Amino acid sequence: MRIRIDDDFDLEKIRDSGQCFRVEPFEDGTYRFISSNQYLYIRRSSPGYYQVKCRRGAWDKFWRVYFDLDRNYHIIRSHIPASDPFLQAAAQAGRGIRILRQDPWEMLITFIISQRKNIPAIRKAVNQLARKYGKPIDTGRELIYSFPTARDLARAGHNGLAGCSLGYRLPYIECAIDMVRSGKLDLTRLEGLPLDEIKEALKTVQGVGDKVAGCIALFGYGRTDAAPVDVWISRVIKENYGGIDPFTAYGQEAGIMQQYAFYYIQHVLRQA
DNA sequence: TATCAGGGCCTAG
DNA sequence: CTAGGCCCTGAT
Repeated sequence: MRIRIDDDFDLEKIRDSGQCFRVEPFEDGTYRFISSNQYLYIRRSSPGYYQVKCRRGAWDKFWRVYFDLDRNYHIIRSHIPASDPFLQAAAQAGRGIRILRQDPWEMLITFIISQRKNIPAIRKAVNQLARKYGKPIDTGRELIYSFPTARDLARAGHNGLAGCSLGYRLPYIECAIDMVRSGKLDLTRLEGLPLDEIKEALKTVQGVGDKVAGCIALFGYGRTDAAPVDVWISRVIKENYGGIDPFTAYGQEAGIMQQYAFYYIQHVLRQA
């Protein structure tokens, strides 16, 4: 199926932006995405046009939401004031990134794993979990695995999980599984709550601090008013903004600005 | 082959 | 509030 996307949209940058860790690029420019029990093969065919393959109806119902396509990032970028040259440059570099609306449970586990790991290491651990304990999905092109549910991971047991390179995060993951299975943490109920309440609820899980909770809010609940501060962003705040966080001033766009900044540091400034 | 830091969090002082 | 430890991996 051929579809048109008018707004900023860059598959490579999305894959490299560090919000998703299971996207697979292929030689011919196709990218394969997995989320919940859905899959998507997508390739740019000409400027603004994409060839997509997914389940019937899933593009409109699922993937448009996933890629946040009802929001105009072009306009958001154009509103960055000249008084903020750093973010102007960052947004220029990161043009094409979108904030992905992913599954909260998957984000919870993924971002617990992410701490003190680099992106390749996160990819490896998350994919290993999926391969071992997710459910197989036949896309017609290949066999892929859904991200394991809390129940799937409970079935894996302590010994199963111990073989997944989780290191000191293992008890954190086990805590998350227990809390979700017992109902002490109801991820569905958090949908639509104020950001502070979402984060507070998430932080009742061992191993979830402010940064990880912010990432889950942003990438799992689409709360773009969340702008999680990691070591890199923290350095930018110190070195480029005199220690004063510039992101919160962007309100509902704070998280988008944070993503531009993060991409910019990782892919542009780091080379220089 | 060895060494080090990596998209944090927890706990102790 | 600050410092160290934590388990494992990828990068030098």
